[in-house]
Amino acid sequence: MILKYDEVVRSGIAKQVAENIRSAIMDGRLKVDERLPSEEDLARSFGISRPTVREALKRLAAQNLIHSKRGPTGGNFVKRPDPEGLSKAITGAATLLVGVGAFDIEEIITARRETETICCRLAAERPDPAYLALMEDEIRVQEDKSLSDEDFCASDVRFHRALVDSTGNGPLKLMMYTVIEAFIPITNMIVFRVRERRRVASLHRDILEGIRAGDAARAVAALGQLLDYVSQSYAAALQARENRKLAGSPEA
Amino acid sequence: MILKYDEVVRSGIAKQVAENIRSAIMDGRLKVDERLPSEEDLARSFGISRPTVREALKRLAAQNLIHSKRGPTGGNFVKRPDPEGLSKAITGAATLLVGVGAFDIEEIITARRETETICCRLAAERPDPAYLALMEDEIRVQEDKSLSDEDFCASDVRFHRALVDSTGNGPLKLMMYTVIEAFIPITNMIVFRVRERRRVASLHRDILEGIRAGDAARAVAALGQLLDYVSQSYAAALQARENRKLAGSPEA
DNA sequence: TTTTAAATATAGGTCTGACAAATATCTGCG
DNA sequence: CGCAGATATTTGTCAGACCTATATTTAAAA
Repeated sequence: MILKYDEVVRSGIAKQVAENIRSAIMDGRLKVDERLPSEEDLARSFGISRPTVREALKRLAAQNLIHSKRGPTGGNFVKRPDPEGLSKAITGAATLLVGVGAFDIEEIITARRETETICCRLAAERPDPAYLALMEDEIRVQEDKSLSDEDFCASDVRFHRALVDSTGNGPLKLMMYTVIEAFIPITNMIVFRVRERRRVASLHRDILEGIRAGDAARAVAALGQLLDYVSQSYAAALQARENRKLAGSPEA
Repeated sequence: MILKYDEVVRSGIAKQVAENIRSAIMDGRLKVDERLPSEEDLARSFGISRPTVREALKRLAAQNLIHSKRGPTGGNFVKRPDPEGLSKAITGAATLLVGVGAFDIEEIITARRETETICCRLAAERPDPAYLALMEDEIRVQEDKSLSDEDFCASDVRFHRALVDSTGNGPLKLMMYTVIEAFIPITNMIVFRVRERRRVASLHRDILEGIRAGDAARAVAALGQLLDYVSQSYAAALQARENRKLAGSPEA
């Protein structure tokens, strides 16, 4: 008997059942791809109703821990953890955090500077033609003057994603998804109005060529310039807003 | 009417409702702390049953997007996103990934080296007495010879967490939780058998004193030595296993 | 004999309707 | 005026039923 019913207080049963199963997965009592007992069996063995069991299972499904399949060979199965799904989840949550103003923009820029510097260095150590080509493609996209602001930002994100991927370091990539999917868009959102695309694209090219040449210092320097420019743009945007405020209510 | 019923195909209704509400939260149509319609109202307006609505809501609750309260003033409320909850979620998922062997240990050590180096540098720029004291405490704990292996590892994690927190950079802290809660434990798990505690504690002290003195180079150097040591210990552990294998089946 | 099509059994997906439990608010009595 | 109890609202749980997808088995047809 893998799952046990541990004397539950009379509130949040579904939550507790979910936690019970979750811990079974986490400490390996339930292995990847293993099938859980059917919902009815679970209900019986926990002494609760099937809808309640289902609520618990849905919680786990929402956390990407299990997935379900119908039919005779169906059931609820322990899902193989995948970095892709995790990064999606992180992205969404981090985006919300950013959206609610949990972080200062300057703070975000600092984090970008430090972490992307790492990526440049690692990428330059062992340049991978495949990712170099990806970055090249995006730079070309960014040089297209007819591009919408939205598409330009999207290409910017893809460029930096390629940069991160080219490090070939799985754990680092996992961490960097937050930067790529949440922090880069927010910095773009704020500064893209005042930003000169040619400048950005040209700095992207400097980064690329630095990496291609195995010249980490050059890539890092270009990245530094890029983020300096972003930071200045942000300061300028703040200043402009301040000026509008002063001009808007001088006679008050 | 905030939530609309968008012509749904006949499968995965709960999932789609969850996605509908989720997007309403993500793009701000539902604000933080705002109350959702009662479950019955939701069921009516989506044209589905209440249990199905509840499954959807549970999915969202599992993602920390909403929380519920009973009673007349109760209901389901949009939850304020908190870094704490997010880091918990990341931690769990990353731990699973590590557990399933998704990452190479050397890769993890590299990621630790690069990212924790950042933390040392930022921490040394503006040393914060509060966090210095925390690190000092943990080093003292680690010098206690009667400590269990488990407690030593736990203290190790707390030391590195204090190091990260002392950078004062919110976005960076968010990213580093993965390292702290998932990567550090796994590296510890693998090498703690061959590891000399005195050596580790002493390197921790070097890091601390480097930061205290505002001497980033010294802290970074000590961190490097620490991770070199971890890496060597890992190699030694691998070698030992290899030897056992050879000794175990020589006549085969 | 092989292939195809229909029946069947299994397990998740959804619905209806009900009661339990928590809790803010209202009501009436001291 | 203050407090205890009734009340209403909303989530939490339950029971049992039916629908739907799908693998397997069985039977018919080529």
